[in-house]
Amino acid sequence: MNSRKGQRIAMLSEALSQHRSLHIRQAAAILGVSEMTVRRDVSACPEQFSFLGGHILPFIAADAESPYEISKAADSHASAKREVCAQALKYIRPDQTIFFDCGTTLPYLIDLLPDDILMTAVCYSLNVAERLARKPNVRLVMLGGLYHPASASFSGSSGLETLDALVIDVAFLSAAGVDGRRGATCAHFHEADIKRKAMSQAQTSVLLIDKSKIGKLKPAFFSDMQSFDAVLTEDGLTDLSA
Amino acid sequence: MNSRKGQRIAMLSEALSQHRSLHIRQAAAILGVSEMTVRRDVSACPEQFSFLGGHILPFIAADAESPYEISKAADSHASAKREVCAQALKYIRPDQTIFFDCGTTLPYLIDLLPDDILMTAVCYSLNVAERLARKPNVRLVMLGGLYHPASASFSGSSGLETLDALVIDVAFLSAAGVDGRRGATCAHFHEADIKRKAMSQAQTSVLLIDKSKIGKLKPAFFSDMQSFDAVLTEDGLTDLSA
DNA sequence: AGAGTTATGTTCGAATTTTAACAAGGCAGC
DNA sequence: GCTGCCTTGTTAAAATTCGAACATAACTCT
Repeated sequence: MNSRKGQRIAMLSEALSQHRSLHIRQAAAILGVSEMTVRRDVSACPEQFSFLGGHILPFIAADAESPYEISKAADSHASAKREVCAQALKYIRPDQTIFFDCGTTLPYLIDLLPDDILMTAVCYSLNVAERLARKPNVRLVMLGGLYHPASASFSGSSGLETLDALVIDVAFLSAAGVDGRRGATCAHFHEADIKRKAMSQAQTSVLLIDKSKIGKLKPAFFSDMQSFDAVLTEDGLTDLSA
Repeated sequence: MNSRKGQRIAMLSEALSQHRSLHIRQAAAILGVSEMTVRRDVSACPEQFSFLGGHILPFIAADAESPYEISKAADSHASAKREVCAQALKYIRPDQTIFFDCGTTLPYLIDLLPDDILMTAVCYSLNVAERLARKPNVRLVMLGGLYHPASASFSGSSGLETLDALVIDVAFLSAAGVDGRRGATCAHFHEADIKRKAMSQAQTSVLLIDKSKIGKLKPAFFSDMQSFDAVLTEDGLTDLSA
């Protein structure tokens, strides 16, 4: 593969992490090449992109966490995720500052919280924020930035700087892949930045995963397994430190 | 709406919760109607589905409406606000950076935008962000911070600093009170901070109000009337500079 | 430099999607 | 039953996308 071609595909990936779809015409304009070249680029990586009537869509892996797939993923792992979150409840005490990671797992935890729970919540995902905003006694701090539809989350230096000024009692993390040797990984690098910073600011870091994540590897590494104070799965406390 | 039509739309929702997309032909076969009818059904609920080259895509399932949304539904000035926003459309050109204020007016403007509009949107309100996030070609920048339920908005220095780094083409502002002599005011001081900074970064500042706001005064002042490049009400362009 | 290979652009026709217009069918109210 | 209104189906034309074929440009290797 050409290096130019590689660059273009990377640019496409980047653009598609910010948009749910991109028309070939726009892509051609952005990349400064002809539409035909865009077609060829996209066709060259069917595992990354798909065509739909002149629009380029990011390909969603079966287990990827994307707005499109949330309902399906929720169906298959919903009960597991609820069990995991039920265990997480005992790490929370009144009036603490809690960090909520993005993904499809954490919303279950929020739903399990008492409606009038008192806490300061920190998050960087739109759908997590919406849920937290409904709790009347939650003081919500949101890390803003550039929006990424794939995870409904935000990225940017302002969010990282906001974290610098926060003392977090408990950070609840999620991961798209967990491996005993290689550690915890996620799909996007901007998520990894936030996760790392949140863990460094937290007294206690708790990883919440369903077992389908074990043994998987995703591109963005964010922590080795030893750094978590607890790793919860639907089977309870788990030790994956190889 | 027909009851048959309602059933078909429900069946479409069901089918699309398990697949990322559905071709019109398949949908027609499943529903036992013609492709044209499927087209008409889908076009009838643009907030639930979208077309992409012969395929039907689901939108993210919208969760229950937040308290703030509910109050919006009971908004007595809805039609006036829609009219104001219809006029605001002509200030927008493709590929610009647009600032959206918080409040109950701006959501109408977003609903009036074409689904595939290309822009960079800047906002600091949860319900505005939620709406903007559904537009596939909008690059969304969110100013985070501490959440204020009264206006579903965020406050904090990180948002103001993010604005420092932005060049805004058009800023659409709202106000809770507008007075020819005293200028534009709003209910909360943190909103005023953001509004002022957004206006200072914007090439063009447009104030969107319904006439019920005229003559009212609220605690937080944010701009005199001369500083707006346009003031739109349901009666059109208005000059309130006393 | 020259030949061979690969990458990119252009063009064109086939296939597909979109849209509008009109016809047919169903249903409520009189 | 008839009328008027709404829904659905059919058709045809317009616009768009797809994919192949060929031409040109760029790059690699000797």
